[in-house]
Amino acid sequence: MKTIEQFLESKNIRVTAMRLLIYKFLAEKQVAVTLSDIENAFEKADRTTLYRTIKTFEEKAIVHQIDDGTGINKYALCEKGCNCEIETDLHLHFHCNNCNETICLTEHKIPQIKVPDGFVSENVNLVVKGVCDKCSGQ
Amino acid sequence: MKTIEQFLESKNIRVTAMRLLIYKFLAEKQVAVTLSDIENAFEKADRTTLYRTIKTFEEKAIVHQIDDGTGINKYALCEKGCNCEIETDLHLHFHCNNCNETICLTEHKIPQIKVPDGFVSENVNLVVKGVCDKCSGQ
DNA sequence: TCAATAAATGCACTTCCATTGCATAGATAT
DNA sequence: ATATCTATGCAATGGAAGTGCATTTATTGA
Ligand SMILES: [Mn+2]
Ligand SMILES: [Mn+2]
Ligand SMILES: [Zn+2]
Ligand SMILES: [Zn+2]
Repeated sequence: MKTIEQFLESKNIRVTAMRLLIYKFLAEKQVAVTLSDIENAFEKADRTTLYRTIKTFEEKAIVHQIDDGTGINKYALCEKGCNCEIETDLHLHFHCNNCNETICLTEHKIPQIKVPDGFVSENVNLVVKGVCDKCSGQ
Repeated sequence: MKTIEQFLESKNIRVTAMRLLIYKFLAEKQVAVTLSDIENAFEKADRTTLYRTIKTFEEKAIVHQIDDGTGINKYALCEKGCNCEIETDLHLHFHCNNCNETICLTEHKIPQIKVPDGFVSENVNLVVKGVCDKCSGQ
């Protein structure tokens, strides 16, 4: 059982107060968050710092970015065993049209998608939209 | 064989010079276009008019919007038999990382995606990224 | 320990695209 | 013809992403 400090070090980034806080914030959340969400959670910190922290996390495959079609980038922690470093992880994402939250369905992998001859598939973004379990009333 | 005028009328929108021009522009294109693309093609027209024309087309299910992950909305004409009015049409989109073009793969329908209990799937956005047929050298 | 070096943070500013309010021009209907 | 509705144009706004540079903080190694 690694501490967060050890984990960050294993990813070759320095441990700072801000990074620990943001990591913990993401770990507590069950949903993908926007930069604004983080901003609201840490009003004393500068937006740029939060932005660059997230970008650093993304580079080091600590978080992955999610484009859920709302036009605003969201981020979620990579799961253990996630191979974002190598390729986009192939789990799908669910966006709730009611509560506007986006969650990783890490257990649900994206099926193999066929493309026409001549096309080369490198990665796939799949977002399912609808009503989440909380909003559908079970 | 309907004329474009008749087609627009059948969608309950007025036929104007601008709308005819934009419709023809979209019809000629084999790829999804951005608002800027349209702007460049019609420099004399105001950006807002082009914007609202596209939005009107979208409401009337003449075009569909495509989020290909570039952060810029793209649009393409709906095919005959496309049922965008009822639900998002389930064909997939391909974005070329080389030439940056996005095309509708209308023949390639999105497979049924399973979601966990309690979740209700209403529609699905699926974008495959990679190298297109032109760029891969067949 | 202390100076040199590198990295992280904060502030200001920019860019890009989407969107809206309001005034005017144009088309339709009675 | 006049009233009414729609489309267009112009100006402005807002949100989010991204960058340059100065300053603070951490790390290195002499
Ligand atoms: Mn995810
Ligand atoms: Mn399409
Ligand atoms: Zn919900
Ligand atoms: Zn290409």
